[in-house]
Amino acid sequence: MSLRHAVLGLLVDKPASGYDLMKRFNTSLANVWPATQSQVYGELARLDAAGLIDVAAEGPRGRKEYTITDAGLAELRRWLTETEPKRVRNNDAVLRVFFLSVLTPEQARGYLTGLAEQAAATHTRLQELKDTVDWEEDGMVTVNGRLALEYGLRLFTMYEEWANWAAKELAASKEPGASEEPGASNEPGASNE
Amino acid sequence: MSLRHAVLGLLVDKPASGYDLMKRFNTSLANVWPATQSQVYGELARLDAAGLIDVAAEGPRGRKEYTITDAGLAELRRWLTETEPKRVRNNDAVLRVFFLSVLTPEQARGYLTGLAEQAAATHTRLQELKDTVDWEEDGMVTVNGRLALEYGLRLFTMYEEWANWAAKELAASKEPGASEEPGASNEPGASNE
DNA sequence: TGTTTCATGTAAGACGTTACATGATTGG
DNA sequence: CCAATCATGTAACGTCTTACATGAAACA
Repeated sequence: MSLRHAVLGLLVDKPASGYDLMKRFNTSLANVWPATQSQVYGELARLDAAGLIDVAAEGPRGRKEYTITDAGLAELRRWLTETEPKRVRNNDAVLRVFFLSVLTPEQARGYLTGLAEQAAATHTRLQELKDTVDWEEDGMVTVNGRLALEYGLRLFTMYEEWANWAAKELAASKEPGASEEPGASNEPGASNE
Repeated sequence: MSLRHAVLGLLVDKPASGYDLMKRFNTSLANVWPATQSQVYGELARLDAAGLIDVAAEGPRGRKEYTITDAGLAELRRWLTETEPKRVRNNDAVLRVFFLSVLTPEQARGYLTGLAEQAAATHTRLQELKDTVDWEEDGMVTVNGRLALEYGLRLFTMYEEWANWAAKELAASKEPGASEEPGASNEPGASNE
């Protein structure tokens, strides 16, 4: 139930309408917890019913501005301190690696170098985001978002390096007479441990 | 629809029953695409109806052994070459980082060092797995699983380093007079670009 | 004979995605 | 006055989780 707590967390910063929250989900949180409009409005209704948020003001066009209640803040703290984050498991891109043998060697290598390119592109996008954002701005999301962004930068650096390494591994294992020692060239173990 | 293709992929190696597949989902694929029993049996029924797999043999206790059909193999290849892997987005652990300001500094740092410990533990588990598995064994999953496992090792190495870095950042930003330059100590930018 | 392992399935509910539906207000 | 933006909601569909239900075969 992370969406629930993402909404609560965004409301700590300042009151907001569903429409406002959508913008935040599409910018700051887009890379860690995207949400659709119907999800957000549904969750707001449920949080309101549960007493974790309140309608603080109503504006034009039926706009409802929500604030977090004391109970909501307590629930957010409970989530942060007493529940374990769910491990990220499902990874479509890495799943596919298991089955690359059904492709030709060229196709398989192409898949991995494609992943590397994508990772590089995403890294560039995040770097640009980092250079664009005004980090002096107020708001807890901005402050801690810096830490999250750094995670993204490191993740995609790693991702690109791994995909290129794996592509080389595939090439190496296809070469005649090179099948005994699959990976003496670019093993990262030495530097990691 | 990755589950569908994960099942197809596992059946390329050798024919298997739902029960056999469950074991593979709980071992080799557990870290990239876990599946529950009801998911697997449901998917097998659907794949059979779609003509992508066949019941090749029936055994004791109602055991049904499935093989992949030509159409199934074609579909697997189509998935690998013509569809884009879905980007991993939702990350509960990193989402929480955005909201750490609602905790005390000690709690926030505790959260991050906790993440680091977990990452280290997972890295150890994967390393043990790597040392345990017989990589000479047959089967495409075993061969390419090596590449996937390497991804895991690199991921959790990065994860641990990042969490420890973030914990230090938090501590640094809380120190009096150190608020102008948030992160001059351990920035990885220099080594990454 | 009793426990473990093998083996398959169904059902309810939570969650997420996509699409549809509606309309007020603002600004040019 | 027309287009863009603001603003909220519902419905259908698919997937995943959890729990339940059943029973045959192997083995000790």
